[in-house]
Amino acid sequence: MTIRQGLLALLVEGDPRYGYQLKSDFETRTSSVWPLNVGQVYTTLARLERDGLVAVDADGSDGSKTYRLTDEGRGAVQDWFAAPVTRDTAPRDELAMKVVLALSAPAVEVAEVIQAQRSATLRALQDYTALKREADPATELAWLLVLDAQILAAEAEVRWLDLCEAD
Amino acid sequence: MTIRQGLLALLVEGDPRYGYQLKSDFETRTSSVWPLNVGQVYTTLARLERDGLVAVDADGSDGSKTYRLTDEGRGAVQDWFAAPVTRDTAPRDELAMKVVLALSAPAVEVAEVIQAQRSATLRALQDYTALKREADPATELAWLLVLDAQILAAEAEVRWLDLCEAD
DNA sequence: CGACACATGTAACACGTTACATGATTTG
DNA sequence: CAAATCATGTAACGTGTTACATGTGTCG
Repeated sequence: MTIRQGLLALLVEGDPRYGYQLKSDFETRTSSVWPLNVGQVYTTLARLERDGLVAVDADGSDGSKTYRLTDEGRGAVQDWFAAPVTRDTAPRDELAMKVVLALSAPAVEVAEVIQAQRSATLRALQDYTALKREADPATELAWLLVLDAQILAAEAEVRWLDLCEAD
Repeated sequence: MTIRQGLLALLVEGDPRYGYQLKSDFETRTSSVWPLNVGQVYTTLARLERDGLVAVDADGSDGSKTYRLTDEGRGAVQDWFAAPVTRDTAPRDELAMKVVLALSAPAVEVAEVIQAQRSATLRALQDYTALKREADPATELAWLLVLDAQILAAEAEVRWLDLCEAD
């Protein structure tokens, strides 16, 4: 996912917003999993405007502006949501590449790489489960889902590491 | 994982190689999961040289060159292999972000997003398992591991989608 | 000869990221 | 008044990616 798509997804809700508001919204929605430098919002918005996906309304005498989706932008959001995330789209699996490269690198102990990774992943797993216990199911649905995604991914990772070690 | 790190990992094997060879090796090792434009190899190698991690030896009268690791480069590889992949390092979970954003976007049917994703993931899962059946366990260990990683990740994804739908 | 693999590169552009600069408004 | 928050941006740099240009060697 790009910042681009994230901002478009926020803007599809309708009401035009300031760049600054988009920044806070972004972090709220993604449960602060994706910290964002405000500057990035503005550069990204500028690129979106350049590409005709958002339009800007000069708002006040103070130089504040509001951004809204164009029709084309609306289409882009729909397209993005309609298209599933595929392995082609997604970045390559960093861990898999790493282990596979370690396999053929003589100066590297694969077993150590795997062990270090397992420790780190298990620790992360504990952190996530702790966070999940503390979370409020009523108000923080999104946050819980994000946590679940991380947990399931981490579990799959551990299982894969086991497989690797078996060879 | 970056191309940078991939190339360094290849070079740690010892023998200096041409940029062109590194390209083929890279694809071989990663089981062609990561297709690479040759040009990228050269730009990346130039950056690595700039940073003092690789050194170049002019090789022939024809302009061919070989690249080898410097001591600093060797250190960088060791560091990379020693450091586990963390959620901070890794790119954000695209699917999770997407679904979470869809949850609060009125113009978007979350159920449809989830369903489209599940279909795509299940299809990918079938493809991977088919590939796994066809693979030769004796000669293609790396390829099998890559496949397993994809399979486990895909399974985790489906499980997560189930969780999402339950809410 | 023509196609293909080998071999090296550049130019242009995209996005992500950090650091920096600037000012208005609100609030303790 | 001072500090925090709101608000907008630019500059500089890093990597990834595609397309293009160029030339040698080999094999059918």
